[in-house]
Amino acid sequence: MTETDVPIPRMKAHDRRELVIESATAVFGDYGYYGTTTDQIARAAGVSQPYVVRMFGTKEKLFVEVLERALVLLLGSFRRALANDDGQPLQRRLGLSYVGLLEHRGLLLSLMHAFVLGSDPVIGERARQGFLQVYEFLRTEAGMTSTEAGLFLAGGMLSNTMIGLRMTDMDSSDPIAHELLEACFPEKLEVVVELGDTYRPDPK
Amino acid sequence: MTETDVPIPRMKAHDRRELVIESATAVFGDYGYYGTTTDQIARAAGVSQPYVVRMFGTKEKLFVEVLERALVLLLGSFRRALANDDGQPLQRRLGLSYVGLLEHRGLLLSLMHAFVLGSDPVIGERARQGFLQVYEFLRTEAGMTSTEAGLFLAGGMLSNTMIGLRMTDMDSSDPIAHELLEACFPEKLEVVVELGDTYRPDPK
DNA sequence: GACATTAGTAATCGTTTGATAACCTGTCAA
DNA sequence: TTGACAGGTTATCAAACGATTACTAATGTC
Repeated sequence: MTETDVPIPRMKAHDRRELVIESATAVFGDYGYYGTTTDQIARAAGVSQPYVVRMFGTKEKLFVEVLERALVLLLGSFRRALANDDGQPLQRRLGLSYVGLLEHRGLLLSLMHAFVLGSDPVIGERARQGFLQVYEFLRTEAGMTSTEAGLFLAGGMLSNTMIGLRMTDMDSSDPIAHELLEACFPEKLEVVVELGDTYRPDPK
Repeated sequence: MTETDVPIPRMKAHDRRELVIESATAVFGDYGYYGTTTDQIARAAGVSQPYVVRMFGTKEKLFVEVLERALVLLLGSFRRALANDDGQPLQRRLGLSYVGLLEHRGLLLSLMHAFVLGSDPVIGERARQGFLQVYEFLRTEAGMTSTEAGLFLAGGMLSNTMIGLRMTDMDSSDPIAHELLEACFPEKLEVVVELGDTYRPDPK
């Protein structure tokens, strides 16, 4: 009966909020906006479901927050890669910067989910705006032509699709899948597969 | 009180089934697997909700059916474009064939939704398989190199993203958006915008 | 014209889900 | 020491959703 009353850990609201947004990003990345429940997010963050809802008002506001943070991180990462000129061509620097974002679990996938929800009045509007922001970065800040930017974005969308499909799971077993992945991630496949492994453990 | 009892129209089961699959494709394309309700599909097809469910067993089975039909139509369209050599380069023929699929409302978007649901044991598995099928077509039947196939698929995924974002809605108002769309659909923008108009009326 | 089959609907049910309300409890300043 | 605020929780709810059951009305056939 010696109730060793271990003190319940408490975080500052700001830190907890960050943690919830990160957890939400991961879960939204797996199941999308509609497929994710606030309870899943709460359990991933180690808090109660009502707390998650109250923290952001609604599930939709939380998703928009996730979307906005993802765009900030993406553009920040690109700007750093742009400034940090190590002699390699720009396309490659940005490309590596992009796959580096896989470390933020669910970030690129949450973006991708948002990108196919254009008919939603709130999420769709923000997603369009975000995509245009990225395009404008490539055109003005990175100095790409519209064709170059288009090719770069196309590669990004294909990457997202491969990640979304969990195609890296088939990399070792299926030779066709392996070849496809080689074509999708020229010179960076090892990185992607390794980072992709982080994605494994997530029981619904 | 002369009840002009107009006979309620009835369809053959097969035709009704096709109609429901088409309606489901459209709605799934807008809201994704989780975001779509069987009742939305039922109303779109003009039948009752229980009928939709009983026809396919479960919502998941209906989605898989939609996914499989989409892949059949996609590959069929590609094969026709491949066989029908009008002198234009293959990439362009396949590209036009691809945007032609926009006439099937929701088809490409349902595929896209499936492609980003790779963590789902049923849908994900079928989606991976389907994507590989397309890649294999490009490599073996269409005779592309892995690099060519990768570039082609990348363009396709970018197209899907533009459609999913409803970026064509901003085409006329935002000059940046217009430039982006020009870069995404070289020489086929008019077609896309026109077909995109079909996508307008869909109150939730 | 009976009658079986086919093409549906109406009613309803158990869960799940996002959200609300009410309460609890460390922490810290005065 | 007290009291107030910050950081949570438990209990609960109404609505929405997928699914099941039982029923009904057209259609084709002998």
